[in-house]
Amino acid sequence: MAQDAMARPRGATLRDVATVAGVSVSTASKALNGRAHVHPDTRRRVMDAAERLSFTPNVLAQNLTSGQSGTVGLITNDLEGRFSIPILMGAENAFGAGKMSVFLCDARGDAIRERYHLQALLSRRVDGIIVVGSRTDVRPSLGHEIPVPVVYVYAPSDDPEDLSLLPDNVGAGQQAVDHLLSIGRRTIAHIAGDPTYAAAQDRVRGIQHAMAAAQLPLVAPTPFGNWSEAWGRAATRQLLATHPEVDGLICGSDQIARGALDALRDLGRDVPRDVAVVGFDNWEILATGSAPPLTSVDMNFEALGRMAAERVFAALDGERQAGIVTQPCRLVVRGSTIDGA
Amino acid sequence: MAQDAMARPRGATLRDVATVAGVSVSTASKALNGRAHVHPDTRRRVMDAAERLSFTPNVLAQNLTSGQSGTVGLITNDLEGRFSIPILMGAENAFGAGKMSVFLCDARGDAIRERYHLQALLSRRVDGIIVVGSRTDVRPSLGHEIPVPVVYVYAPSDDPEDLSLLPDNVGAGQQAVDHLLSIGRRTIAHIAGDPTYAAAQDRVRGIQHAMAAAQLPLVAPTPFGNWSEAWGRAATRQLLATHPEVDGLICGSDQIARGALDALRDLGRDVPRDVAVVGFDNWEILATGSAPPLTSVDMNFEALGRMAAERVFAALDGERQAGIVTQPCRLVVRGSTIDGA
DNA sequence: CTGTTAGCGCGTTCAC
DNA sequence: GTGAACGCGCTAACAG
Repeated sequence: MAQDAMARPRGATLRDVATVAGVSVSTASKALNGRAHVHPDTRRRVMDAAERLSFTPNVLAQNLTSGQSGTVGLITNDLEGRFSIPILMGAENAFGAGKMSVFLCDARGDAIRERYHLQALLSRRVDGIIVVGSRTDVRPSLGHEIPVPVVYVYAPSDDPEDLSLLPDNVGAGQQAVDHLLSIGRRTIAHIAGDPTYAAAQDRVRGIQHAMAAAQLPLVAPTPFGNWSEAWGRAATRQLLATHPEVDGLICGSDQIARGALDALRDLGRDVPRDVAVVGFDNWEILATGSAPPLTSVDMNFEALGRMAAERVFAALDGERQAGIVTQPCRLVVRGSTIDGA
Repeated sequence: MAQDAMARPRGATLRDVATVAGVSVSTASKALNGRAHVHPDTRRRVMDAAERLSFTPNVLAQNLTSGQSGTVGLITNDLEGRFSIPILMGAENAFGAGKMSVFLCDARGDAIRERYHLQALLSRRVDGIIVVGSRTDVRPSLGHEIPVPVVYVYAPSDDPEDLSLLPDNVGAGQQAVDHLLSIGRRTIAHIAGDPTYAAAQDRVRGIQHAMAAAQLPLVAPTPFGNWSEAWGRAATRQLLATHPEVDGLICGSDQIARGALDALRDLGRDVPRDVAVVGFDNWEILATGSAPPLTSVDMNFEALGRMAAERVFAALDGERQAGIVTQPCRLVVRGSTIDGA
């Protein structure tokens, strides 16, 4: 778009800088890279020339030598970018902004497209691949023929030789219970999400475990459904009809929790006075928009992304690692459990 | 992670393939690229060797010659990825998956970080830059010193020499009105979002224009607030208190619309029978979760992304273009305006 | 201190 | 039908 862009389509090169500064290319290289054995005056001139030409080193060419590209590929299967974005941010931040760039591509849950993107990424010589799934269930490994480290996030690989990073959904369930107990609730029920999701089962396990530890029963058997607000509304109405004494309600997702809040209001129950409600995911747009705003357990995706990037580069440094690593979740308290919070 | 990965950290090169196949590099190159003057048997051997070594051509090196990298940088200021993701998908799909890859980076609305990412992207020799803003207000241009085409999406550049792509928010307002009129609503009100956003003002203009064209007044002066559900709830209560006759309600965003639905239910109004409600943005998670689901005007981000990518490459082909281009929006009808839809 | 030379991985002429 | 030579932009050994 710039005028000079047409004349010099790809920007100034080191050669241009060297010419302008009246030195050789290698001297210019050394000067700009702050390496020794360069006279201060020479360095000045080179720096000035670079400045004047608004020279940008070609990282690709730089890395042609080193073999690394400072680039990571992120293959997601999470259409809405709900997980991918925070994970990407985390990865980007792992080494300071700009030091590493992330290719993002969406495979839409399609294995063919996934391999296609994998190929495209490898051909661009990414230093590593981060694969993000849309559910915490195991997924097929991309295999071990890949010449760069691969880290699976959220959806673990079915191959124990691979490294998979997961949020601790069991712990998340425990945190939800512990919070309700800490604010004095004793008559607690859980409305779970889609039973085919490992995340749903894990959260249930964590909840049951924490309740058992407190020597309390769940006031009703846990109903499973899906992750929708509609399910939250229906299940809550059902639950309150049979167990009106409930004073603490854990919902399998923020969407379910939103449905629960709706139903509770329709039933004339005050939240949090009559019933305290906790969700999972801490999906901002849902959790902060409701009345009252929703207490929720955050999956810490950003930390997962940061860790994923770190592991990729650790693997490049030869550090072999495998198995499933879980990352603790984080409870975010809002008005649905503590008035005015 | 793979065993061979440690031995040959960066994957097989064309040279490796040639060696294994017992031919020269150039022969291997021609064979793999399906070019003529290669004996079929030779080609076979080369292909086999490439297969065996799981050889991936290095696009970076390929493009070292052509000067293009098949890569676009996407700088976003939209933290939640609400706009960026669909725009990215659109860009990715513009030329068929894998043909082009997208670097995504988030500048968090910070000009410094933006320039930093710009630098990082340029140094990776992207073929073009797409800048995505979080609001449709004009934003400072990145300047014309950039050696690749830049396209601004959602937030237009303040420099008319730049190319900016925007959703047609005025048209979106008109579509909302036309839809309500088409289902027989005549007593229409609008609850606007944050008045400091151009998008809010544009939608208001479109709505006023369409109402004027139908020779109908808005039943109440349009209140401005912010984009939240809380504002939607408050404004709706206020509106219904003074104008209980409203039968069509246009909300400045899906969040506001969700708040409106809440308030309407509290007031005992049936949606859509008593009041039909339309939102803007078609934010799936909000629009489909409510009861009833929300009719909303979609901003067509994916189309914007596709167009952005096309314009980048058109510019590379020398096609100069500038100014602001708007893209029509798309009404998505659901149960909040037509029963059961 | 500075310049020269040799690659990095690949496609692309060219001569053979 | 094949192979050597060149270049892309840069860094890293060496020479000077």
